[in-house]
Amino acid sequence: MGFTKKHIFTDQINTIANYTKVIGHPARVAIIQHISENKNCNCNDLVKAIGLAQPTISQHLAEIRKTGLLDQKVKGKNLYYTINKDQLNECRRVVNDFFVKTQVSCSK
Amino acid sequence: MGFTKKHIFTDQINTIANYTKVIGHPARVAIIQHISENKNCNCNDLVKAIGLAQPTISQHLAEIRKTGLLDQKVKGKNLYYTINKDQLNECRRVVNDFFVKTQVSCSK
DNA sequence: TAATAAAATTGTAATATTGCAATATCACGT
DNA sequence: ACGTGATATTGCAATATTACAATTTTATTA
Repeated sequence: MGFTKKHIFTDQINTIANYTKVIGHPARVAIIQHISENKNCNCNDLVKAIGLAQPTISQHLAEIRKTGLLDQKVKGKNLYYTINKDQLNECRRVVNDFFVKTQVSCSK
Repeated sequence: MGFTKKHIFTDQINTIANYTKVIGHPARVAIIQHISENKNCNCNDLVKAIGLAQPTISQHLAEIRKTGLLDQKVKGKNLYYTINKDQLNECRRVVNDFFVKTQVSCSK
């Protein structure tokens, strides 16, 4: 095998796993934090700040983008990233709901 | 490559990634939820409820256990799992701190 | 002690992920 | 048009993950 059997789980469960999976790599945590702390930073800034090669950072950015957590603004040849606050909030809500639900259930 | 360069990141970032990585697979989300909803369920219960083979469930249980999120009680030949509430709370705190920090930073 | 039952471990195949060098693309300035 | 700089894409190697069959371990019961 090697692949995840997503079809046997509910959409709700897959949504939780999709969001947390993106945050489940230190490079992506660092990227999200760096973008949030430095408005309008570009790929090169991240390469310098984090210490992974440019294609690697670009790849992680693409993963984060898939979940809608990033906005981009083209200014000349530069591409500036910012966090999509609405989507970050939605992500936080989904993850927090998981914790709340779990804590409530296991305290009954 | 194939391995994650953990050493280039801070402990704080690695801790966040470690916790979220565990929740980053639907089987593990389902396992955590099922255990929290059914106190003292065993491996076999999870196999039936989730629909993955016994070794697969056992493997995911081991991953969750590594983060300290599970307690086990041996009763005869059965092994009953419960959620470690303190650790779940710690996990929630770490993940929530990440969201709070990120939201605060990107609103400045 | 043998049969049984539950769960971990081992071994293995398939797929996914991580990381980077090389290259391509795209927009700007000259 | 040409060179430059920024980023995405491609291709590839190494490692990790996912899943399961077969086996082992452990405890119980007949």
